[in-house]
Amino acid sequence: MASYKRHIDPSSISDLTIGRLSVYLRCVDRLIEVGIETVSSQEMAKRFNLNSAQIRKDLAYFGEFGVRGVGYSVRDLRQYIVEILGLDRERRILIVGAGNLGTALCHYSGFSGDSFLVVGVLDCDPSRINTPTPAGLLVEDSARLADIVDQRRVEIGVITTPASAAQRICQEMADAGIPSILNFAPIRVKAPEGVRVTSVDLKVYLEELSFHLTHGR
Amino acid sequence: MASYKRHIDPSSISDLTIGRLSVYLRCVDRLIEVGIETVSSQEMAKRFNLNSAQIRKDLAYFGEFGVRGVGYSVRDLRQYIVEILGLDRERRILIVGAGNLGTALCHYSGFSGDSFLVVGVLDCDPSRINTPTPAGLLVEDSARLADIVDQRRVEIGVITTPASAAQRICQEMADAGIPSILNFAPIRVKAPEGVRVTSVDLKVYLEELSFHLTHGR
DNA sequence: GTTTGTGAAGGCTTTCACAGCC
DNA sequence: GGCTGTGAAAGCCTTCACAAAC
Repeated sequence: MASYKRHIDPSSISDLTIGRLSVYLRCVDRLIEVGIETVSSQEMAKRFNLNSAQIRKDLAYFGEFGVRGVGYSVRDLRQYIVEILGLDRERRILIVGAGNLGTALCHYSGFSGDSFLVVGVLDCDPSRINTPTPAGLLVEDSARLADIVDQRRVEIGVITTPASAAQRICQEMADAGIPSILNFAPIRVKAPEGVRVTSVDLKVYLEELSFHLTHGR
Repeated sequence: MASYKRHIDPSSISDLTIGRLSVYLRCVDRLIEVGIETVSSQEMAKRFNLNSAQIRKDLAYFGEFGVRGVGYSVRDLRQYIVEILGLDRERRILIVGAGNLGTALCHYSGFSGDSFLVVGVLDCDPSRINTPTPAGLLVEDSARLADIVDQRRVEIGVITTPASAAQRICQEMADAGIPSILNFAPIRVKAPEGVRVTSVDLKVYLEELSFHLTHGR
């Protein structure tokens, strides 16, 4: 198995492409489960409701992974995507905000699987500090944020606080040296230059569905 | 306050615009909190890290809400967006999959606020059925899905099962007459014609951050 | 025969920039 | 003076369609 193009300009690749690589990884995992060893872009598209040209184009940004007339080796493809996304090493996550969503994410398989590990859950509410989350991780005081980030080598900060605290926590995370933040608070936060923030507002999806329910289809 | 354009072709409006209306609603709520009564697109853009032309264009699809030389009335704008998104009535939600994420969403404020109400949480695991979720809703048997959808007039189905069950539950929801589905399972599901499915894979966001951590910025 | 990788075309979205209005 | 609403331009993304490879 050849290696993928290692010297990509990441800014030349759209986040839409990156997001789809994640989706392809899920698809490939499914194919491995059912024992398929080789797959064409067309078959993958049909099976998972995707577009075959898009699959080929997305993959081709990173190398020539397929064999013309044949398709892609499922196992190799998985390995390429894992390397491209940087999932071949562990990323340490710190969650701030020990409410429903925060504690759920601690144990959500996606957040504590092969490539990601939740190394702490913080809150500023004294009634929550030192209480265990369902899987036994103790909630710690968010005043210790900078310390913990440093000691536990946190690379990804997750904000699950109320909207009112989110901007402050974002700033504290940035100041502590966290380079990547995933924000679930329903507010647009600004981060300093060089810190990447992705916001996910779950209510947006409900409200989108509500729009379509209201206006017919 | 005049009414908004009521006879929009919803298919002419992009989901990106709809998603941003949700975001604008959050922003407007913040402005109301801090007592601001009138806002220009420019001020809103600066405050919340948005683009002023885009705000104007998004809103203009639905009517002329602003006053030239002045800006938008914050309170009126809120009401317009609420009506456009159909948030002036209650939408009843059924969650299937009583794991970490499913039980967290029951009590997540976004999912049980003014416009949305979780009316049931189902699972097929006997050890979970009849146990209470943190806020006291009893988990029910997913075999009763069709009944419950009908009796409780469910409009939105939320899938928080493992990937392996998601496609089956999606089909059962569609068969039971649910018109809108929000899928959190890490798998692409297909729904029958006429049923809208939005998929949210939380791991995609982590993997996107991992890509950027790996390839620098 | 089949399927990839890819330039070109088409379509969609954002941004610009200004006429029109306050 | 200021700001909205909006055509036009620019930019971005997806899809098409086919030469190259097997």
